[in-house]
Amino acid sequence: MSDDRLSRVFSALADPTRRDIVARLAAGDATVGELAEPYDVTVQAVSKHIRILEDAGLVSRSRDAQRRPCHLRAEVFDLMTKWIERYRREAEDRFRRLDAVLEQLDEPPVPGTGTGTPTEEAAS
Amino acid sequence: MSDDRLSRVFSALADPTRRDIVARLAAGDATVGELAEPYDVTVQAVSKHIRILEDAGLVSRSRDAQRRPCHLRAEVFDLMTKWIERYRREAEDRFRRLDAVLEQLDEPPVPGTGTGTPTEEAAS
DNA sequence: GCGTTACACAACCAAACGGTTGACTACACC
DNA sequence: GGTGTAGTCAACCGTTTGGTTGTGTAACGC
Repeated sequence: MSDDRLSRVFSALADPTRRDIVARLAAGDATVGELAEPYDVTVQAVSKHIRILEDAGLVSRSRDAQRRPCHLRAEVFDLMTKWIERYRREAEDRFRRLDAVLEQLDEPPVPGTGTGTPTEEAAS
Repeated sequence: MSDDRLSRVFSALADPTRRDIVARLAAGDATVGELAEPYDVTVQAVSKHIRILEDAGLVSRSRDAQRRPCHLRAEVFDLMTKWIERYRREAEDRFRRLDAVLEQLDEPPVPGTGTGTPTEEAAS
């Protein structure tokens, strides 16, 4: 894993336990102990997971006596959504263009329309 | 990493080289050799990366003689977008509700309105 | 002050990851 | 059939990951 922001975010969400933690934090803030309760791993392991989410910028922790309430920072999702949408759109546009070309190829060239676009050129 | 679909997709995109490959495939199909060319790693390493993208359902490979052209399957992005949007929306809704509560707290209780919501109750 | 609670830090371990080299398969071209 | 090209498979290696246990520490309740 590289240490750039996007890599950290994707990598953080690649683990189902961490995705579950994010899902639960979306419903409301929670302490480390509360978050650890449903899983049959140690609190330390969950603490590590939270640290990774924190490093990725997905979670922030505050202080309340000896408790460390965790809070979801949903803004970071934008980073992913932007990346995903960019390439999805690009790929879909390309797909549409390809479709158009295939349609062009399907239609026999109409003589005398003066488009100057013979089939061979479209296929190149 | 678990082997469920979403984990595989996030995990596949956690690597910058693989994200780059996806970005390039968004611009058009390419062979393994073409994809490997810009990086200073072996073709085998890139072949492995493509395999991981394929396992995640992000890429499909066809056959053209001894070449194996790679094609981006942008549909899988939906899986991620849905997951992300769901919890983003949940978190934002919660944030809005919290905002409303804080506004309630800011406003001094108007006597005689009959709302029956003293400040202490809202703070509990 | 003393025990308890809620966590973090450090060291360790097995498994997975990203990379390598070397050998192999599949096809095209002469 | 022999050679070159495109790519995969297999074994290996160092590093990272997700987990453990054990210890340390800050704050509360008595």
